[in-house]
Amino acid sequence: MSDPGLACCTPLSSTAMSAEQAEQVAPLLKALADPVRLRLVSLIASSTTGEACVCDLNEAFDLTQATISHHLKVLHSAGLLVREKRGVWVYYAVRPEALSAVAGLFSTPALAPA
Amino acid sequence: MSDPGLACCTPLSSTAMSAEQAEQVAPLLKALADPVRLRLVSLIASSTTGEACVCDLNEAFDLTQATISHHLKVLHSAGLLVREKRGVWVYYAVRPEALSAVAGLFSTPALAPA
DNA sequence: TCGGGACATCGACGGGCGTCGATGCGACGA
DNA sequence: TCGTCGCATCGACGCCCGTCGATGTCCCGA
Repeated sequence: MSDPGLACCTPLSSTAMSAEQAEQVAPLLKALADPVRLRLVSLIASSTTGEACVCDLNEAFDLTQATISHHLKVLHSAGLLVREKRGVWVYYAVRPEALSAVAGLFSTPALAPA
Repeated sequence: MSDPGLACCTPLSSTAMSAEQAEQVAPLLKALADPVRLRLVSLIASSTTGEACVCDLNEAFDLTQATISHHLKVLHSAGLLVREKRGVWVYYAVRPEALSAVAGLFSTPALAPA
């Protein structure tokens, strides 16, 4: 577009996030970018045992069981939750490394301006 | 669904994220849940002056100027960026309080399991 | 005054997302 | 063996999102 000879501002030469890194982290944020899924992760993480079964999670929302199962699948596919079937019930727990990977985004100099 | 008399697991009694809080933070995450917008914020934040003009941001992507402008508008509408027009060029800078609001999500006990 | 450059906006298109009812699948109890 | 319960999957619907070309708007220099 603009001529490389004249620069209107700084050339953004500092170390920013790479395109590959952005493509990796974006799905994690996309999985969390939903009020229902955000509350699901919060409910599971804040549980005393660190895990929760689907039957209790269903009662926390005014949504169909199919919808909750769909959201849990999205979080599980993104690698944010682990699934464990014990008898009749299914328990979900958070993957701390996945959550810390997102948390590290806002601590790196690539996103923290100060 | 299940009878309240028999509980299959812990009742999730710990302090989790409220529905209102989830509705407030989810748009911020949704604005960041895109590889292009993630790189845009990273490019602006990692700039030496803390700001960047649209003309340079356009050259960092193989996208149309209209698309970049659209992404910048999404980030601006979410409150993540501030807009300042200086002469012919428009400069964007990150709002640190918005970014720290998202970063605080992964530091609160509602999401940090350990 | 007028031409041109920088950026925003518009309208349109294709694809993905959130939600639902219905159905399938395992695991337990009678 | 058979019913039932917990959960996943399927198909469908409406809506929003990312991207584009075309056009509008504002500002500066000639």
